[in-house]
Amino acid sequence: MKQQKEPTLKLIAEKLNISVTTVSKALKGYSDVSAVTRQRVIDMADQLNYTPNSLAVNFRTKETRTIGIIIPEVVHHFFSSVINGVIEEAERQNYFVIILQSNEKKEMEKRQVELLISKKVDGIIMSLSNQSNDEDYLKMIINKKIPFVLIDKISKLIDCSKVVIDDKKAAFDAVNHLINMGCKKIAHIRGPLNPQNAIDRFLGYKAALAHHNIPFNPELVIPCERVCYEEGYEFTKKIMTKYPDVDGFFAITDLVAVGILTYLNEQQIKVPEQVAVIGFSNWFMSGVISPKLSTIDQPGFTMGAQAFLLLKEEMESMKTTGERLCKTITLNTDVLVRASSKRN
Amino acid sequence: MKQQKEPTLKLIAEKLNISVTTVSKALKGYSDVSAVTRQRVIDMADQLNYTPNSLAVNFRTKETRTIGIIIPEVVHHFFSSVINGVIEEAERQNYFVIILQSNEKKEMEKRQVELLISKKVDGIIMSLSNQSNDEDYLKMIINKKIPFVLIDKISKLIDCSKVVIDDKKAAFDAVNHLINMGCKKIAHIRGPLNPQNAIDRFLGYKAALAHHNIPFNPELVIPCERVCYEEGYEFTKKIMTKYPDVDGFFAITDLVAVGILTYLNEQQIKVPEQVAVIGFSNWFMSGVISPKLSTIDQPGFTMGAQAFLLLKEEMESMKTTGERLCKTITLNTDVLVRASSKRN
DNA sequence: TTGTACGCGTTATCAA
DNA sequence: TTGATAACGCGTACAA
Repeated sequence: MKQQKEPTLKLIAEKLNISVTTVSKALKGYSDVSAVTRQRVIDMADQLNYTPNSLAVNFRTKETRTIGIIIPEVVHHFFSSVINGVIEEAERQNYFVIILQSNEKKEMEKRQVELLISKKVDGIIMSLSNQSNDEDYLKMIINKKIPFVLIDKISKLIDCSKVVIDDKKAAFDAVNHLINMGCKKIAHIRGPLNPQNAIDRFLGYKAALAHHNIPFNPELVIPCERVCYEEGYEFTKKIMTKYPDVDGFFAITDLVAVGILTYLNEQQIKVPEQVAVIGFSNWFMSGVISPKLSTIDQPGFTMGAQAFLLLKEEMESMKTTGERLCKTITLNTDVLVRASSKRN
Repeated sequence: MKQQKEPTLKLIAEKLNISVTTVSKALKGYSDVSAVTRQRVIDMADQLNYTPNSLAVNFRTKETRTIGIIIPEVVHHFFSSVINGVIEEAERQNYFVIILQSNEKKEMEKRQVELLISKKVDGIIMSLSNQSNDEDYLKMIINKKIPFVLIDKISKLIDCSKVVIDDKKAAFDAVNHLINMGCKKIAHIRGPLNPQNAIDRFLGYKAALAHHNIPFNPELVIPCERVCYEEGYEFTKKIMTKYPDVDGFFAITDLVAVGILTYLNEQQIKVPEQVAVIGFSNWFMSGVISPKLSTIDQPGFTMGAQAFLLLKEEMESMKTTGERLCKTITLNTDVLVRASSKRN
């Protein structure tokens, strides 16, 4: 059983004894085709089960209806939520989404950007690796006039549209909450030194301390390298050993905060009575562990959806004016108070 | 600053005063081009920073170097691991991956299949929704001779290559373990009634009971609909209320098992002393909650990677022989014994 | 060893 | 209102 070959405009034209041009126009609803002809064409197309050859369309129009997204890693609650948001919105607008990972490595990220460019995607959404700033390959996207949106992990040095949260404010809110709960000596297990969001969260932490006239002690801040569960555990051990009177922890992300909780639980240190803990991002698991983890609700899905919509705007803008919008959307975050930080 | 247009074979040919054909051949390493000419072409291509227009290549070759994957949902530890595996292997072989979700809905799934077909992807990987069996759109993939691999959530009624685990055996092992730990009355919070893997796990549960001459009580088995945390909690409540002497739980997946643990913890029912619990899939969180959850290690990443490799084989096969391989790869699973089921 | 010429399916231009 | 024709960039059978 050989596969019958796909019907084409030409086939329809031959069957109806009219020109390919007319068929094309009829199917695309051009006005300069008689109603009768149009109907005949449409009927025949139906009958033959015609669908346009998207390869040919792509070739002609130079558009692929495909966008690319590059993120550090898929298996990560926040990023998979972002992907979900992007896909869902893209789907609604008939775009496909190609997903690539940087694994937090610059070289990878570079390669992925080049791949997407060579694939001629209609636009690119990116969340930067921990090492990236104003890399050449990012500038290349700009120079090549490819619609571009940075999301969450951005660089201030790249001029393009962005979707972010106010990390500094969110961190401030988190630490402020701990202080309001009575914490006097709060440690911060922060992210790596380079990424903007880790910096901003750290600044938020400091600002909250300052706001309440609590002295800042750099020894109470330890940066993660891998931002993992194990680091949360280890750094807490380190801090609590040296400063047993620490009574609050603010973690760069929930995963780390769970490591903190694990250590505290093991040491039978009461949470939240003796030590209160708050994380960041609202990973799924933080709502099902015990004690339930207080955290910052970071709207991954919405960020993804907004990123696509903004990218779409960029596409329009580039097509019409040739210029970028360079719009930044800042989404709201809330403190989710749960058991790990609630003191009556 | 207008965007300079991309260099083409034609441009190179003009610059060198030779034909497009020769340029094409030279760049593709054909033997019938003199070494000198080849070098000149390559140099010029370098100089102009030539890259083939992938849209034109796709159009000519009828290949896109893109595959599609349809899964129930991205934000799900197992599936995101699968995606990771697929992407990583695809990446290595220079393929792109388009990801679509069915949200467990048949109509969605159908639409996504149609989209991928119209996009002319080189192959499709799918994990079926809970409602799907031998749907028409799946048969369409077969009929259209599109390379196809089903993964994890498969249908026995569709004749194609598959990557699976032995769900029945894995479930048997899990329940067998509980029995070996001394459980006499084991409940099973199972998956929905349709999907094959839920059926198989249920059969494994029954088989293990039978193996130890433990009577099967259908009242101790409750099927989930949404397979969520809340159902784990509620169904455990229901079962423990009616049968307080139940001393073991086997859950369709870790998410549900965490719901079970939450209820038991709340009721101060000791785990694992009074009730032992085992889940399925080894979600990340099961290693960080307390007590740590015993589970079945389901190798999502490997399944994804294998699925891509198998799809690649299918592509080769279809190209050469025109026939499908219809190979099934069954991956091993292990029981991960952790605190929730460990008795001395 | 090199080049001519055509085709892939669609769309755009221009003439009829 | 319709159609002839060219064009997109590349690949390839065939001729030179």
